[in-house]
Amino acid sequence: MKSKPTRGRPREYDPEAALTAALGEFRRRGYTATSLDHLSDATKMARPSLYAAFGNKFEIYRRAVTRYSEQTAERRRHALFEEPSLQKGLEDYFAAIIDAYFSGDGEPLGCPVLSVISGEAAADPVIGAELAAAIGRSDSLLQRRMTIAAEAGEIAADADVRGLAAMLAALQHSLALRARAGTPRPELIAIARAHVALVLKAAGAGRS
Amino acid sequence: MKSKPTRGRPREYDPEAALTAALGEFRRRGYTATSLDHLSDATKMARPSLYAAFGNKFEIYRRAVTRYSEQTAERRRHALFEEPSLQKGLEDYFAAIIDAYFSGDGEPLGCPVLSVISGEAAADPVIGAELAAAIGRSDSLLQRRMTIAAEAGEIAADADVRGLAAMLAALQHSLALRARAGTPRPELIAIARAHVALVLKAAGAGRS
DNA sequence: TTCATTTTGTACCGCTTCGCAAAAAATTAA
DNA sequence: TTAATTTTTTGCGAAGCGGTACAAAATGAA
Repeated sequence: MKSKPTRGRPREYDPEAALTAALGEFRRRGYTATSLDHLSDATKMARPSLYAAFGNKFEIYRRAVTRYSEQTAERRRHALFEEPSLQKGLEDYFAAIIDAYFSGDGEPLGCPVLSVISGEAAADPVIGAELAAAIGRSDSLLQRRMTIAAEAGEIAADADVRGLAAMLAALQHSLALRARAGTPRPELIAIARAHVALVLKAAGAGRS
Repeated sequence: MKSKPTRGRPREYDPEAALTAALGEFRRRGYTATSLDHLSDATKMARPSLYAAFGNKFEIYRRAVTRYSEQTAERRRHALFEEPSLQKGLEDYFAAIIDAYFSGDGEPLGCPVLSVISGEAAADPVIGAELAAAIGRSDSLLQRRMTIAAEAGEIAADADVRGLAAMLAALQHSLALRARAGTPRPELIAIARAHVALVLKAAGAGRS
C-alpha cells in the first residue's frame, strides 16, 4: 500500500537510531549525569525535537531501554528455552549477556538498567520501579527454566529452583557491576562459566 | 596530657557525624543527584565549610565511604575468620551485609558503593576505581576464606575456590541491587540463606 | 503564488550546581 | 582593649540543567 505523501517539513531523525544513540549516552555516563545536551549531541536532535518526539528525559531513557530489551530478549530466550542442554543453554544465556554488556568496540558498559540507574532508584519511585521490573524479568525467565529442568529430570526433582534461579540472577547482577568496574571480558567469561558449573553441581545435574 | 586551648572561632561540626550524614544523602539519592546543598543541609555545614573540612564533592564521598568501610569491616571479618563453622560464618557475613544495606528505620539503601556509583563508574575513572576497589576488597576476603576452608577440609580440597568466592561475591552484588530495587528484607535474607546453602553444596561441604 | 501543515532551530527562562573571595563571628594571646 | 587566629557565613559568579515559546524551514495543497 502506497503511503500518502505528508505535508510539512520532512522528519530528519530516525527514531530507532536516535534511541540507540541516547542509550549509549545513558550507559556511558549514568542516568543523572547525562544531560539533554548530551542526548541532543548524540542523536543530532535539538532538545525541543527530542521532547516532541519522545517526551521528557526519563521517557527517552525508558523507551531506549524498552527497545534494548526487545533487541536482546530473543537471543536470551532462545538460549534458555530452545537449547536442549541446560548447561549449554545457561552458558549461551550468559554469553549473550556478556556480549550485551560491551559496546561494539569493547567498551565495558554493563547493563543499561542494573548498572545505570541503581544510584537513583532509592529516591525516585519511577526509576526504582524500572530497576525492579528489570530484575523481575530476569528472575522470571531463570525460574521458569529451572522449573522445567527439575520437571525434565535435568536436575534433582526436589532442587530449590527459586534459590537456583536467584543464584543465576546474582551472576547477571555481578556481571553488570564487574563490567562497569572495568573487569576484562575474558575474566567475566571465566566467572560466568565457573558460576554456571557450580550452580549445576549444587542443583544435582547429571554431569558437570 | 592537657590539650592546649586553640585560638580562633571554635569548630561547630563533628567530622564523623558530618560524614555519616553526608553518606546518608549519597545513599538515598545517588552520587550525581546529591548536590552540595543537600550535603550542606544534612551536615549543617555551609558549602565553604564542607570544602575547607573535606575537599570537593568526590572527596566528601570517598571519606564517607572509607569511614563506612572501617565501621562495617570488623563484623564481616569476625564472621569470616573467627567463627569456626564455614556455614555459620558465611551466614553471619551476609547477615551483617543485609543489616548494613538498610537504614536504622528500615529504609532499603543498598551498598554505598555498589548501589550508588555504578552509574557514574564507566565515564569517570576515579569513580570507576572506587567501585573496582570495593569489589576487589570483598573478592579478597571471600577468596581467602574459601582457601582456608579448602585447606582445613571444610570443603573439597580440590574445590574451585576462586569460582566459589566469586559466587559469594555475586550474592553480595545481588543483595545490593535488590535492596536498591526495594526487595523486602526477609526476602533478601531468604535469598542469602539459600545461596549460601547451595554454594556449600557445590563446594562439597560435609553437611548442608 | 500563497496557504496550511509538520518539523527543526533559536532564543530565552528560571532554577540548580560548584567553587571561591571576603566579611563576620568567636575564640585566645598580648 | 586590641590584635591574632581559626572557623563560619554571606554574597557572588560562571556554567549547567530541563523545558518552552516562537521563528524559520521544508514540504504538499489549493
